[in-house]
Amino acid sequence: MHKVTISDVAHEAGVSLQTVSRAINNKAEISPATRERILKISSEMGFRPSSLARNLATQQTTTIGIIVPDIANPFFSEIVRGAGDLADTKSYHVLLCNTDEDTRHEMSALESLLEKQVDGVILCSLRLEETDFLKTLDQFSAAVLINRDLSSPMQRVRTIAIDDRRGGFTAVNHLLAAGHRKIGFLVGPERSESGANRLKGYCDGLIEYSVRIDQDLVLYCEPSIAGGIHAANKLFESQQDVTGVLCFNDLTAIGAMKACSESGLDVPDDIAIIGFDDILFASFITPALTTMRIPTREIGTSAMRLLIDLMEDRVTTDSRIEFQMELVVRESAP
Amino acid sequence: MHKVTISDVAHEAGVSLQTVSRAINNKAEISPATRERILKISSEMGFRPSSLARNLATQQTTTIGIIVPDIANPFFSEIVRGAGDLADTKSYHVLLCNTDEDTRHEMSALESLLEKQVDGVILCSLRLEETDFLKTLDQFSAAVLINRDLSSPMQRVRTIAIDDRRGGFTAVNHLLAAGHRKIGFLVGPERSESGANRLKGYCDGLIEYSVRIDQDLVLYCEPSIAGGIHAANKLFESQQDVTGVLCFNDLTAIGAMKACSESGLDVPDDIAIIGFDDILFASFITPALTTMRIPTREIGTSAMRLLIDLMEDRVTTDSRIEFQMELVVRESAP
DNA sequence: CTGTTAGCGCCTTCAT
DNA sequence: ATGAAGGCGCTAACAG
Repeated sequence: MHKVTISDVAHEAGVSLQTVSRAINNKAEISPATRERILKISSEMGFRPSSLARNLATQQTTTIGIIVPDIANPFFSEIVRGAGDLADTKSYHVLLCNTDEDTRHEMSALESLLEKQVDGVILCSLRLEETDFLKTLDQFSAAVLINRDLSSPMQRVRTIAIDDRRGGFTAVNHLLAAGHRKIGFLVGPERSESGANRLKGYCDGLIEYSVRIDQDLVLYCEPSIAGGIHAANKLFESQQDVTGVLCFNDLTAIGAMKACSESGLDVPDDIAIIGFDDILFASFITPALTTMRIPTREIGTSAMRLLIDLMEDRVTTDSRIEFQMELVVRESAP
Repeated sequence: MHKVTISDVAHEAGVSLQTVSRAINNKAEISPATRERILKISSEMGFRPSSLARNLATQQTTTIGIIVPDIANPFFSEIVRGAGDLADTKSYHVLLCNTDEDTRHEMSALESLLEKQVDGVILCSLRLEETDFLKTLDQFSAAVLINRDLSSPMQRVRTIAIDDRRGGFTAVNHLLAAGHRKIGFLVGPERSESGANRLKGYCDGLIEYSVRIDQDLVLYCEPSIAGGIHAANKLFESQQDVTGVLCFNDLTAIGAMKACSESGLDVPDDIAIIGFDDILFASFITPALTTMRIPTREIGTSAMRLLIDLMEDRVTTDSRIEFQMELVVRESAP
């Protein structure tokens, strides 16, 4: 069974290639009668236009690349879902890449998306140094960064930011107001901009309460449950009078709570814990997790909307979009 | 800045198009010296071969389509992660589609993947009727179904199955052995084959214990937390002496537990609850969820491995692969 | 080992 | 409103 092409249809319909092309692309310069006839014939023949050929001719792929550290992390799967939903409604396709926060993976993902000639990319929590990815990024016709700012603006690149500094401030403030003074921070991966900015907010809060900033209370960690367990244990070993801990994300917070229970520490009586993200499960774990809610799905749809606007030259704004977090008080830090 | 093509490189190097093509594709018929020279020149010029053109010429895309109901569901995001990891190591790309279990979405996703000429597809928990998707499926050069059997074997299609019937049996057996006799089952979406098979296992178990099968104890539900809440409430309304509930997945189980707590029912003292999947969070919620573990990530990698074997004509087995579930006893059904 | 000649399947531009 | 020619960027098949 030979695949049916546009010329097969043309032959069958007794018209030229062109006319068929016009019919299937809803072009104006064609009589309704012949269009109907051709459409009928082509569907009878099971004709399916090849995107490949079309993309090569038009130099457009209607495909968006999305690069995330880990799709199994609910934070990113929500973003990808949001982005995917909007892509669907606009008839774009999504090419997904996981990087595990490995900068070499990030780089090779970028290059293969470039070769695939995607119309645009969405990059989540990129860890690459700016000098390392700028030249590559510049070759895309449009890009949106989530959780990552550029030192200087670029033509067709925009950022979806989260106000991490303020979020960090709000979180630590909640603990400070409750009387905590020795507050640890499992601040996430070293190269995370979110982590760095939340740390600034954390410092802002401490300063406001005239609490001395102690570097030993701040630990890097992997953004996973295992990472949380590990870092929390290290924290508790060296700092025995910590009464509150901020965690890079909810997974880390779950890990920290696990470390607490393994060390016989009660949450929240001995240690108060606050996460970031508010993943679906935050309210179902015990104690229910107090956390900074981030509107992940909305961020995903916004990113995709912004990207498509960029691609289609409809950029309404030249500034970055910034989302705010919202403190959700539950049991782990009442 | 005009994009540099293979002929630009050829011109610059003073060789033919072909020679450049050979160099970049590591073909044998070329002298090491000229290969090196061409490679050097092409990288200096920033040449990046166009996948589009290459794919059109070779009729291969090194791209796999994956269709899932919802990437934000941890069950599927784990599968996609597993599949993506293997795809990476084999230099394949992944095109992702969400369907929300909507059969029209499923169909349009299939068709657009066909137009994109992906080399293969992985279909998770497809809800389409077999008669509706068979003809389309047949047009792919390879496909792997997860959670879905075919009534008759197809050339280049394989199934990754989970032994749902046995899983359902094991689950209900755990409750029966603990003395429960009135056991509800929130059995998932109507068109779910997994649900249907688990139901069979549930019946097997009841029969073995000579317990009458009561249709009123079996309710369809959406595979989400909200779906679990809704269905559990309906169940509790009509059947007040239920002491155990099997739930389609862990999300549904979490919903059912929420319904319990809202109705003042204690889990597990008043009602024992068992889920399916063992998502990452099952052990962290309270009470910790007893559930049937499904090796999701492994299923993802197996699916991708099988698919690539199919595509590359290396099918070692012509039979379906079946995974077993494993009962993980925690607090919700001790 | 290297070059030439044909496509891959479609779209764009210009005629008619 | 329709058709013919040329090209998108690359690879396959054959020559030399």
